[in-house]
Amino acid sequence: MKEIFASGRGPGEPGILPPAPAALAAKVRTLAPSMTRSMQRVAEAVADDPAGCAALTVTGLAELTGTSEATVVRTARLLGYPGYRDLRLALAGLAAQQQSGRAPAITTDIAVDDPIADVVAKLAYDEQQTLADTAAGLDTVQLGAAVAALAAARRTDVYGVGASGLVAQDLTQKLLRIGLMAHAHSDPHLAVTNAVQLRAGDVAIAITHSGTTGDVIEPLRVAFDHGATTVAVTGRPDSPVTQYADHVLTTSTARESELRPAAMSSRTSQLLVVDCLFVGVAQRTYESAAPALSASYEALAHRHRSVAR
Amino acid sequence: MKEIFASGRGPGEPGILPPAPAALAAKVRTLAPSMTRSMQRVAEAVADDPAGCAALTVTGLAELTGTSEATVVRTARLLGYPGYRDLRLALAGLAAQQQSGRAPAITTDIAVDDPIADVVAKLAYDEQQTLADTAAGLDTVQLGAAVAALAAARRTDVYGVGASGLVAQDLTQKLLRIGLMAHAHSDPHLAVTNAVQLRAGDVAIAITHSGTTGDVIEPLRVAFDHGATTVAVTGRPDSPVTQYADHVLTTSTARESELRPAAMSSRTSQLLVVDCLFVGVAQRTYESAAPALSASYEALAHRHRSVAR
DNA sequence: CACCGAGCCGAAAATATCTTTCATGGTGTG
DNA sequence: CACACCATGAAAGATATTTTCGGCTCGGTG
Repeated sequence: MKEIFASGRGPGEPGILPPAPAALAAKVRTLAPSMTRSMQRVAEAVADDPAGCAALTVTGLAELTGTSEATVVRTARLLGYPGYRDLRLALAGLAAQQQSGRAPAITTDIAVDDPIADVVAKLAYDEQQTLADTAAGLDTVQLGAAVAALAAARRTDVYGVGASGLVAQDLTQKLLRIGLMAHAHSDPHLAVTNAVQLRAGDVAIAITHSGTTGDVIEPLRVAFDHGATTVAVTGRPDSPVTQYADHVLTTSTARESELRPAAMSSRTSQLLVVDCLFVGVAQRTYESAAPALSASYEALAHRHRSVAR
Repeated sequence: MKEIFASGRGPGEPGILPPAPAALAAKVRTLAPSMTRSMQRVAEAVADDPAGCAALTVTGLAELTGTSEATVVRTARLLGYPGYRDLRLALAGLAAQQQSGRAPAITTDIAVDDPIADVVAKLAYDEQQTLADTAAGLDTVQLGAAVAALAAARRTDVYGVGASGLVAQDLTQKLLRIGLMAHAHSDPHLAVTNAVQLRAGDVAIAITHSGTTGDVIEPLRVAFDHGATTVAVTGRPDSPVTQYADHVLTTSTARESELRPAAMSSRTSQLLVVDCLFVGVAQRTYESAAPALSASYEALAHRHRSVAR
């Protein structure tokens, strides 16, 4: 009797996932919201001090976090490992990695009185971190499946509102460039209206960081019900949107702050995922994609003035 | 017989030596002569394939080497660990280390037949590189000036078409969130029409990677002529658009390829610049920005379904 | 050539560690 | 206020690791 979330058709974790190598901190952040209090304590301890925790036995870690062995094991499971033993191994690996590599995980937040140069450095660093986390946490099996579906799709609809709407448009622009039929919808009504047209073989993609945006879930559900292949790009792999997603692509969740709204790093993460989708599709349809790309490039040439130089 | 040269100094524990971190292969060689035959077999296996052995239990490793558990433990002891458990942990660390060390071999371009995992790694790496380049090349004086102008502006117009249009919208969305009057124009005609309305104290921002996009240059010129403060975000600081820009913010230009259009990395770069602008402005207008941010957050709350957990 | 001791070696017992089960208590809901 | 649900930890159960112990080989010696 497993106690992992039931989820009828939801992909959740695909059959055999290789336990996360180093994306642990990111995974903790991604999964933390879906954890119970005690499990969060354990996860936090683990993310805080991998090296320290790697030295502890289940009992030790349970005591340290003021919980029980059972909870520790449960947390390890949630993080994707078969048991605590394996989590511990991964922890050791992580510790060694950040020991050898540059470990200056400067987590300083952006302050109101930071000089502008610091703002630039911190933002760049944070976004780099987000990219690394996203890449590490991205399930290539799911990604591959999504790419295959896209490459074969008769038509693709992408849903996203707010900041995610821009990402949706970005993906659409790219897909159009390589000759695919893609459309981005930010109007919920039109999105649903169009979703009804989808059928098996078509693809619908929902982009939402929280995974709870009704305006985006609704059209995906409709598409799902009509038999389209559905993909969710979200930071919360256990959120409602994944109910209707055949493939879930998880974006990373960075800590946010007052001066750094969540939208900022989630957008970076989403764009990376979208780029991966695009390149993946471009690879698979290279024969037609390559000429389409250069054609669109040519078409724009005359809208550029000649450069001074 | 303690180790002679390895880990000689450092803040090592006195007396008891801290288990070798990574110099395991060397240690094996050093100690091999003093080992018995079966122990040598174990040591060899361990040095040969740390990752593989880390996945094995005592029994597993014993079987693999055709020896017994006791021998495995004895070998671990000889190598300086309290027992096999700790050797295994070190092994996992070692594996992770040489795993990550192998990573920077991704300088190559994305090929048509790259496996999807490589695509992810390469894209992430490239975008990280782009961010670093952008941050390094960004002129903080120009940035500061642009921020000051934005913070004081009565109204801000942002121009961008194509991929840059999304960046323009991104900036606009953010500025609106902190209570500034901002508008993104991707329609060249409307952009010019609106640019006429600008006057001293207002700000106009043009976003174009090539710096030669007529549809974006034109409205900036109009704004410039009407006395607005103008900013250009471009990858070509010598391009036509800068003629009409009071402040030029340079984005980085990464190499592109068939499968990775220029739009991809220029977008990353532009977004970082835009984020810097936003945070800078938010800092300067903190008094009004902070409440505006939380207000916009509140306003959206009801559009999200409650999360599962 | 037979005997003897030293120490390598592995089977199995003993222990530590990890995993599972199950009863309990808290929490939110009708 | 009763109810169902679920998080939680204690303890039983299963594995993995460590230790013990006796057989065995090998080299030397009478």
